[in-house]
Amino acid sequence: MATAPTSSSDEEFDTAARLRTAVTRLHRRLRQQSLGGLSPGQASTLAMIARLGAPTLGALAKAEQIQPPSMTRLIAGMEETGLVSRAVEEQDRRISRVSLTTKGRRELERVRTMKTAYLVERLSGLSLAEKSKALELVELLERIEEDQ
Amino acid sequence: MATAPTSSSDEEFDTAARLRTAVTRLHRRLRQQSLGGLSPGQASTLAMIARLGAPTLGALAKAEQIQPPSMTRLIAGMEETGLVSRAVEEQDRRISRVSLTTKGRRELERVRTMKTAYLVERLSGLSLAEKSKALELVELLERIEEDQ
DNA sequence: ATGATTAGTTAGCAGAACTAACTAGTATGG
DNA sequence: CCATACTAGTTAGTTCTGCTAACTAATCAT
Repeated sequence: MATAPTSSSDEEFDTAARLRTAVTRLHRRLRQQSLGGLSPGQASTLAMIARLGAPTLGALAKAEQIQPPSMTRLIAGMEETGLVSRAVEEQDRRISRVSLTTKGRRELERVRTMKTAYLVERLSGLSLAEKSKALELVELLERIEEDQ
Repeated sequence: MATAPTSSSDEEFDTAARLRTAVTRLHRRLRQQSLGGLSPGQASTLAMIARLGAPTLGALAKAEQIQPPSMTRLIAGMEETGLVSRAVEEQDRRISRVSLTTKGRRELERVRTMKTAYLVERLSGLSLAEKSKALELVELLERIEEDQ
């Protein structure tokens, strides 16, 4: 036979292919959900700043797993609409720290629910058994991505 | 107490938020994987055409869950590089059906493995117990998205 | 003080998705 | 049988996200 039936890796392949498709589609759908004027990137960044306090731009980029230039632009937009403010560090003036404005905090609160509304709705349609599986699913996805 | 401990929906919210982040990041990482000259959208469309035979552009858009204009452009690019060909339907000349060229079929074969290589690699890093669960979890993910 | 490193920015590219508005072809009701 | 409505697909323009390469400005280290 030309191709040995290495069933284990065949299954892995199949699972991988389906996972890929599923992730692509869910991502697309999530992008289309309304976040009340904030882009998905902005919403996610807002939450991350809240979590980190007053991170440097670089730290924020790393936390969000994007390159610094992408973060520069995101922050520029958010600064323009008054969601965040920047402060240059006294000790090292290359560094600028980002923090939420009052408006930013307000918007984060407002959007926090909307951001996950779609998924919460989908999840609540699941059975109890499935719900507990959902948590496992998320943990699996997180493990797949970690330590790159 | 100000906030009642509605543990069930709190958990749902938390799971939803994590799922959202995980999907966004995994999607980003998948996008960066090399597909040997094909964009992710092209690779995915190629596979869908193979599955459907000679679908109309609209049917293809629906199957891939994108809007017709997006499919028009995808197909335009693929036609230019000779991956697919279009044929106007005789009976109804508004309709054009898309099918794979020989080159398209060849590329699909070639890319099929690369497409999932990254995920296969990540999945093979899991324990046996985790692996057996992975398929179940992917099925759950698919269920979360279906019947919109 | 000069050279190397670090933080962030600017500029330019590309992909993926959308909506709105259009063309062209088909079907239909008066 | 023809004017109108509907359908399939295309064109045009926008938005968002992400990247790399090359730059400036600031700091550190020898």
